[in-house]
Amino acid sequence: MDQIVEKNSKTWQRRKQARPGEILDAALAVFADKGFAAARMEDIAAKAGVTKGTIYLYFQSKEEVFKSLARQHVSDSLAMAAEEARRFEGSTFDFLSVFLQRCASMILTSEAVALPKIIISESGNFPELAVFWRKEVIDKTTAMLSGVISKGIARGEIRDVPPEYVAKLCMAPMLLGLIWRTTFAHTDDTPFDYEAFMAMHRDVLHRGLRAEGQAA
Amino acid sequence: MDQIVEKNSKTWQRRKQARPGEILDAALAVFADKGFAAARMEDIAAKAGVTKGTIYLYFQSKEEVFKSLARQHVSDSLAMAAEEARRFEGSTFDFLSVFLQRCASMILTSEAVALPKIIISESGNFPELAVFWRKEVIDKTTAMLSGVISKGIARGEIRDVPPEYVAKLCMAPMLLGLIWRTTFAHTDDTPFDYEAFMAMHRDVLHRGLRAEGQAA
Amino acid sequence: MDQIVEKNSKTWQRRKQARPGEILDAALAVFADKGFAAARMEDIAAKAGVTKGTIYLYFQSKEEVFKSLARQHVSDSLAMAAEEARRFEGSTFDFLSVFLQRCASMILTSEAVALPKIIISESGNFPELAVFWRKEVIDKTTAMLSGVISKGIARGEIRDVPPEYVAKLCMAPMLLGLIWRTTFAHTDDTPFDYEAFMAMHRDVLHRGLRAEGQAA
Amino acid sequence: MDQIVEKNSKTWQRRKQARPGEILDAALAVFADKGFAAARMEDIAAKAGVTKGTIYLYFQSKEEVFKSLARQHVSDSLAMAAEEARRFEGSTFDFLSVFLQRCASMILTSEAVALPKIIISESGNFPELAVFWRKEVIDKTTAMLSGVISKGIARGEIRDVPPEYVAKLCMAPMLLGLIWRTTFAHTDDTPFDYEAFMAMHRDVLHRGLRAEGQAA
DNA sequence: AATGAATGAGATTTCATTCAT
DNA sequence: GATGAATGAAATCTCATTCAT
Repeated sequence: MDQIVEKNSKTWQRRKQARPGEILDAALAVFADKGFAAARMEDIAAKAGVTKGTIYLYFQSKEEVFKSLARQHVSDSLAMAAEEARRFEGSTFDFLSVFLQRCASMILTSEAVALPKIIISESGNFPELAVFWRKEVIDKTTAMLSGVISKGIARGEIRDVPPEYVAKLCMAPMLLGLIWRTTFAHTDDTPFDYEAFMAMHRDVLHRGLRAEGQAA
Repeated sequence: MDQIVEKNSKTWQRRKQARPGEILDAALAVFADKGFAAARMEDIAAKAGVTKGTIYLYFQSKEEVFKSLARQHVSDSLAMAAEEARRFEGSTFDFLSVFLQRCASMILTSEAVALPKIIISESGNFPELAVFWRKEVIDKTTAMLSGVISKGIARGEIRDVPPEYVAKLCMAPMLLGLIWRTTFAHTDDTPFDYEAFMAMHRDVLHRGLRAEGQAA
Repeated sequence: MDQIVEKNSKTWQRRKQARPGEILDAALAVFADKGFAAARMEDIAAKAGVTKGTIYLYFQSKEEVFKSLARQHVSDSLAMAAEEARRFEGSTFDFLSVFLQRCASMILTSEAVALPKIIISESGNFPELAVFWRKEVIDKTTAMLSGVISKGIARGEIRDVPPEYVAKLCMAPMLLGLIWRTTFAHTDDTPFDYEAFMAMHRDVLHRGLRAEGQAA
Repeated sequence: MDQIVEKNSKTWQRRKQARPGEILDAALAVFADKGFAAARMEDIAAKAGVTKGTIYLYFQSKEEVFKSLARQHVSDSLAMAAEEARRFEGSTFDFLSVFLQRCASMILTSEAVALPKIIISESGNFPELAVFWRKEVIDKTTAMLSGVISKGIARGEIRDVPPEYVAKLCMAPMLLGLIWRTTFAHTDDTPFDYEAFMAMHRDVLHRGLRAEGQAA
């Protein structure tokens, strides 16, 4: 076309770029609440402050919304994991302690806990997504932790244990916290002191893994 | 479970009384595969070898099928937990070891792992079910384990720790195993050696909890 | 399953077998009236005396209904063409006369005229169907007529003409009649005397094709 | 056609006045391809190099686009028919020959063949359009041809036949050509020699209609 | 004059549930 | 007791149309 009108006024531009994010935020909340199948596009739209049709301007289908959501948070998770790994200085237990505390705080505060929960819930209907998540999140996190543990063994800080399984042991209480918060927390009157729980976890891990002759 | 009116022929009778169970078995399989919302009554019926209409002779609705399923397996779980508790003899760690091994073997072999997985998946749509499960399964199991741990502390086998949280720490790797088997296992080429994992768990737990001066 | 109940009572059986036909009849009428895209499943259902859902018990989609319709009438058409060919006795012009009269009467009376009209209308959206129709109906009919004409030439009844094109010339007024009846007839007050039109067609064809020296 | 308000720049002005035409051209192409109902405004806009909104500056609705299209081409057709009629000199068969050749070439080369095809396709949804087309195009063309034929009969060139039906016989192969090109041509490997077909048509018509004692 | 984001009515399709047989 | 054809509410998705910019 001949002449380019000063198109996309600022307000629109901002809106257009913000929309997909707004929709994904809304979708996260609704999927977290209902699961994939029971989530209605109308609900997501309403929560995002738009109408059904608008979602289809940005995403091809409900399934695509879900996958975008997963992909977005995976990249976040990966960034986090990578950053943690880079931070490694001081003793192995110090690192583990800091790492676990970070994980815990994310699990306890971020809206994004809903995502792994959804992946777990919907693995039957989206097997590719479960694969994707395992490879991109679980395997990489496990590899990172294994590396840290191996280094700790080499340094004589940690006794001789299989790093793979220990990595998973480190993560297990995180998973429990995640499931608890997303599944049972709001049905429970007696509050769960996640901090104390995680502290206990670190304590048991420390005593359970340290090499003989290492001080507490 | 629903009472079936008496009939004359033996074979018939056996069949009729078996029906609800067959349907529940089928439902477990389908729910495990698809989750609640995505499971179709037609699939359940087909797997049970009946037609859709028949299901409604025994259950009022899809939701009711689900609840019956949960109730049935809960009673099993409770029975198991209670029995375990009664068996308590020997050292605390011996008990924990045996208990965890039992749990593990159930998680690894029983079809019923699907149940907690579904509870997790569908908690958003069936909050009452999550409440029911927490009260009837989780709280009771936790209470039982807490009791065992408290006794261990009193006996001087276990150092002074908060029994509640330690109970949850004991269960966390079970949860991880459960999630793994129901969510990621079939997407993974490299097999997960659950036995080794659980052994490692018991080992770390032992060293991490034993009172000072106790032998390994 | 153990015992086969005297299932499918007569009434149901008859219904079940009649349904697809009833639905296709209704679909023919609605598609003829609105074309494919504008035809609503609800309309088809209503005309067939069932509800939307029922159609999906017998056909996977709207498109599938359409294709079934086409397939059904193609086999009818083929049967007719084949039968006509078998009937060939007497002079070539006698055969043509009878054949064209049959075609004409079908075009003028049968509900099935709607089908070629729909194929024409929807060729853009269903190219495979246009191909199918051309190969199965048009090509075969043309081949049959070409054969007849060739034989007529060999016998010295028809002058030397390209049989392919003459076959199409024979059919052209049929097409015009078909289009007229399905498209313009109900908008017209002055009635179109199809019989006279077709008679004129046969007359012109006879004089236009007969070999020199042949009597009228 | 809609009047456009004056503007200053020459280029702009040319553009603005060209717009409706460009849109109609695009619409013709899209309607030809998909039919009316399945044609999307977005497609028309894209083909015209504008956006959906722009179309609504010139036309009130999709239906209005369609009607404008029909009106535009009808006036062309009528003009052509009228001009042909005026040209009448020489023998009746010469006129028919020239007229049919003109028709044929339009059917074979012009984009506008799509128009009657669409009228046929959408007659169910737009009965007024079918009426309009019949009155403005078909009836007038038929009347013109009838006149020519009557004159031919009066002159002793054509034997005594009903002019109305013969006029339609003249047009029938045109219709067949039109349908062929718009519906089956692109599905066919073996090309259709329209020229030879039309020549055959003229030949048969000549022999079939000429008065006794007239030379070929 | 033109844009294009947003709308929302309406279409197709699915499936839990009913009920005549 | 069992069937399975039929239902119809509710979901997803499409697209003609509007309107702020």
